[in-house]
Amino acid sequence: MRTSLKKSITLSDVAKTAGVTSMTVSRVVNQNGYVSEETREKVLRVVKELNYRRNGLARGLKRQRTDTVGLVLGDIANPYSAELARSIRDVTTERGYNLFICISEHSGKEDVAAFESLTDHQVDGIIVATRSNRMGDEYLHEMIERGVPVVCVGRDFHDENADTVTADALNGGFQATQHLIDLGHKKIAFIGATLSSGQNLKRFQGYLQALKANNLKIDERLMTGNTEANDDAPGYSTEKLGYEAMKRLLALPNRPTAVFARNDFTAIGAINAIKESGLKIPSDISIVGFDDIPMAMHTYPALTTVRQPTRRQGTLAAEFLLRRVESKAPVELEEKVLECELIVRDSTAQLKR
Amino acid sequence: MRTSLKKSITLSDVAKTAGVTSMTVSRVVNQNGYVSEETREKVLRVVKELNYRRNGLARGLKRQRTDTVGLVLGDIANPYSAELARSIRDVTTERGYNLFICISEHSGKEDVAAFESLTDHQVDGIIVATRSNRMGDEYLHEMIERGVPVVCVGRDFHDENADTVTADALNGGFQATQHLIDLGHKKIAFIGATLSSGQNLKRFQGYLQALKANNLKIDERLMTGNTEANDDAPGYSTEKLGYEAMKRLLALPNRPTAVFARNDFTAIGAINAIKESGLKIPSDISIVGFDDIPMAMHTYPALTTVRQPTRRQGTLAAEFLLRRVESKAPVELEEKVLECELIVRDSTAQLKR
DNA sequence: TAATCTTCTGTTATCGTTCACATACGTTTC
DNA sequence: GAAACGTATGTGAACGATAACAGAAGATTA
Repeated sequence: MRTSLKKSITLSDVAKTAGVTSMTVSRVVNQNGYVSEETREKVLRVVKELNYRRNGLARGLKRQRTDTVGLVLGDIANPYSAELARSIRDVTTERGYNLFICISEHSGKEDVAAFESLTDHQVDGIIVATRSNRMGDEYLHEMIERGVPVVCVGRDFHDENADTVTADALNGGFQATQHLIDLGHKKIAFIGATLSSGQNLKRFQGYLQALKANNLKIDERLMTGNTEANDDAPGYSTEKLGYEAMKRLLALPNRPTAVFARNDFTAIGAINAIKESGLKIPSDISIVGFDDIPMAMHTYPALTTVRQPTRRQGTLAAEFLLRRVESKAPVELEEKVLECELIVRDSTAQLKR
Repeated sequence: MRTSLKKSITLSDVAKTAGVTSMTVSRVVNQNGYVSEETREKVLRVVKELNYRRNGLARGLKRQRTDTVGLVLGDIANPYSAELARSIRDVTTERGYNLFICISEHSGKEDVAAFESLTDHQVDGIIVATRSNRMGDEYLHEMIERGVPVVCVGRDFHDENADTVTADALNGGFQATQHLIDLGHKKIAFIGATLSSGQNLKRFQGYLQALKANNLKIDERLMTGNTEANDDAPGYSTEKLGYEAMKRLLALPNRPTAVFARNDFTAIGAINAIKESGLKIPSDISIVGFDDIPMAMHTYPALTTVRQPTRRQGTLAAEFLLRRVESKAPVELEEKVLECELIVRDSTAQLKR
């Protein structure tokens, strides 16, 4: 038996059955305005009996708000995305908003599709955590121009009416490299350099700056770049990249004594390559990752890495967004950059001399 | 300068400016009905000029459908969820539907909240991929009763009006264990037994059945259970569980020669414990995982595991859902069980004698 | 030539809810 | 005892879009 084609119960269905007007039922359901205890009970009984559910479309249309915000994620498989989504949801839930997530993993076209489907549904605001790209960014500016509250997270973007929250990846990269330098390392490789802009580039720049600040030689052979794997590849897929890059680095006549990998997945791949070669971590080679994914503390040896304050990024972004959503007046621009933290575990050690 | 409080442009704003009625504009925007080329161009010009966007709420309200489906995910950090979401999205996108994702990671209460926010917004149907639980299931039945098309994926649930798609985890567990038995192993441990029902239990049951079918002794000391970590913990967190369980198994006077882990994360944890103990994989100990997460092929040694056809589950679920959404007539129940596939890599080998 | 069809546009009502206002009665206050 | 207030309900319009129908002009057919 199929029930799907039942017409749905409306406020006035309930009203009719309860012998009141729909306005009264509305008041009961939304718990505002005056309703006598007697009427309230009667209405609630009928609501239950008919299994009434309010129609959010009609409600949203009339109220001109939906109490819903959207989140657009690139790379849903990344633990970073997962934690970001969770932390955002915690805030939105607490403040009485629903959170709808859309994925856009490949192209600006998908970004636009996600933005459109969310604005179509009149979400009250949107948090954007995709990789930045021309087409998506253009549409973002348009949306903002149209008045949609927008906050960007962990992503390059600038608009005088959109807040941003990012981690200081440059300084994070600097810290990681400085840590290796402090341990006496001089031949420090970088795995996963990328030509495109964005957060990954910043990590690499931090590495370069640290080398320069310490007057170390910058050796291009020690920097493995982004060749076949494109930059949009999901995080975990870079493990293979790390494995292969490390193989190449180990084959160098003058192999590095330390490695800084663009992210933990890459680092894990590198660790596997090192183990396979018979070298020991950290006594023969030190390695540092980036992101502090949950697995980082469980690798063997436990991975030294740079933690970006993901949860804080999420909660801040959500708060910035809701501030815009709820404000009647113009809102001042927020562009928050959060500090990264070096987490020293067992994969790095003093250089043997 | 803040633009958010601009009132938004409606159909009739466009109509007024273009000197036609809103009906004509609607026809242009939706590309249906007759409109002269001249009028169409004029309207499109005004649409662009005013930056008009249609209001999906009003549209959905009138049309009684939103061309949107919802997906409720438990454990967003799990690669399985990511791939499921992607495959579902591929289908919905191609068929002209938007996909909104909600997360419900902890409780039945969160399930219900997710269901409510989706039905509130009048999605045309919902795909459910959370862990089953009493409260959530009850509400699901209610929703289905109310006529909301529902499909469940990878999850225990039965309702004569909701399709289900699952992988045959029992047979998967059986295959994994049989593989180890075929390699000559007799002392086969299981890591991550769980008392609660669900897919994880099935894997364990498959293990037990394979032992029985081969007349092997069932040794409870070789089955590490679900003690501190609760069953709702996200997938990756079980790596620690695997590490600790393996430590315990290695300390047994008569240690196992093979291990079947409830999932790949657990297996990776176990691998780390084994390596740490100085034993070699697979020559000293064979290990099999479950899920074939992307990282499984990158571990060292590459992990033998059981692959569930995640992508197929997603596309089937989406197709089943849209079939229900688009059908005017009653729909026959589908309860699809897909076969798992054993992926033999390098972490399993013939028992040394 | 009349009847029919095709093309184009407009009119009206409606989707389900809530806002703003109106009404009515009882209670307080000075 | 009249003005003011609190409580309880109802009325009508509106949110922005579209389905259904209607009308008018030109093209085609019988």
